[in-house]
Amino acid sequence: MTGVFDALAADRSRLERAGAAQRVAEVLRDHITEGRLAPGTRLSEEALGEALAVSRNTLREAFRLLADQRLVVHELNRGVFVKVLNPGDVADIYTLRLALETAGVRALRSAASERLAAVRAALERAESAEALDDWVTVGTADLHFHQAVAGLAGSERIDECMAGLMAELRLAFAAVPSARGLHEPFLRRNQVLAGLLESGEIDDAEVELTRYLDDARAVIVRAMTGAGGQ
Amino acid sequence: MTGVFDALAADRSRLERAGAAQRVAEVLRDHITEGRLAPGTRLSEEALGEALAVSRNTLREAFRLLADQRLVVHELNRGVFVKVLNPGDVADIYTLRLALETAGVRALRSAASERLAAVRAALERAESAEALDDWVTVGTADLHFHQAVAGLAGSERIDECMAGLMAELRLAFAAVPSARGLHEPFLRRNQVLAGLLESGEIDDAEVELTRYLDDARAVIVRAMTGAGGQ
DNA sequence: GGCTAGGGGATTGTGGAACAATCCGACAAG
DNA sequence: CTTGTCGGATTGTTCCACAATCCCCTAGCC
Repeated sequence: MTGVFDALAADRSRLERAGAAQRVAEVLRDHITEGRLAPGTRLSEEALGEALAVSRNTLREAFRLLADQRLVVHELNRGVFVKVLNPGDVADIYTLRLALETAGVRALRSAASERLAAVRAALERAESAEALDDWVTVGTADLHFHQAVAGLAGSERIDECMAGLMAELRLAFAAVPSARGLHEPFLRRNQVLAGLLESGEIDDAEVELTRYLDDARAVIVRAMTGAGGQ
Repeated sequence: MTGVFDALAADRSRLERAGAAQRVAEVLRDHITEGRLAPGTRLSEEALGEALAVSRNTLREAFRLLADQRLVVHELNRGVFVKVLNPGDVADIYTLRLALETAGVRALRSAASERLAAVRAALERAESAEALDDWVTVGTADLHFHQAVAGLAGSERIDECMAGLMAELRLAFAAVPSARGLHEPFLRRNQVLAGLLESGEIDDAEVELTRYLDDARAVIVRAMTGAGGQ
């Protein structure tokens, strides 16, 4: 049944052209996660439709996609708004993050070797960005690092779930003034975590991961309530 | 800040009137999870729009909602189809289930008491349905039981994630001929698990849960490949 | 003065029709 | 048997119309 075309079949996803709704959703997602659309902004169907040159129907389909990624909230008869994260949301996100990343750590022994390589690769991207003082890129690499940790579980659904969580977290990052103060303290701890994983110390890695996420949550919540928190 | 209206606020979701798209999605979801729409069925926009008396616009919005719950798959220019679960999907679902339910067990000490009560309540619903030989209801209660276990974590996102997973699992259940053979062996193990939780034996509960899910996955995969496997 | 009630304007929710884009199956040609 | 091509059918997208709903503002009342 399976033949020499398996390598091609793996790239099948790249072949699927994106519909207009999907492309619109991607554009909006980028604008939101990069902070160009402030949380709370109302996304008017008419204004956006004109700006992006798509019809209201298509735009509404894009809104559905974004709503399921939790980047916007849809209020009946009022419209869609860029999601406003409150400290409770951040705590909730970190609860789920802990569950998913822990699952990755625990699956370490049965994980494919390239999965572990992805963890190291993300860490190195973060380090080289740090050398260039590019703290936004450090933040991106940090998210990729943790996605790779969860990815050790080798589950499509976990990967997708983490990707959504990370996009949502960017909303919180955008609200924090100093990207450096947010990421620098955790870079070294990423290195520690990667080391524990590569030497197979699962239990220690799990303990470190738990503390790590607890601390990170506290930092973000403090930054949110300190600055523009409601 | 919080006052005497908390109980009312909890019912807020029931108050939000549902748009037509949402109602259509619910109808379709019920038909799919109860097996009345066989996996692989193509959902024609024209035929369904006429049957449900809604426009194509509304129907397409409903399809987006279902696609994000993974109950249907949307293929560009080909339409939407009722999801066909393969054994790989089932394994993937159980990987994520293990992560979420484990998170619930581990949060047992800090869980609100009503969360643990929900676990017991679901178990009792399963037992009374068993006494009536109503194995479909037993299956529903079984899903609720495990949702309640994950719910111990007290995370909105985990709850929502589990709810989606359970709906997807029903697709697999629908493909298994004997509901009794599927659920009966696991009823007693649910009782064991609930006992461990109520007596606070977290580590033992986690071990039992891991074995439980591993066995359940194996049973379903065997049933799928044995009967109507692709 | 502050609160309630109601009206006007704007926006969303839904339906419907039209056309373009795409896919699939059938048939023909090599 | 494979490859090219055509035609029907379905989806993708746009545009328009109208009802439903919400928000703000004003008027009136206590």
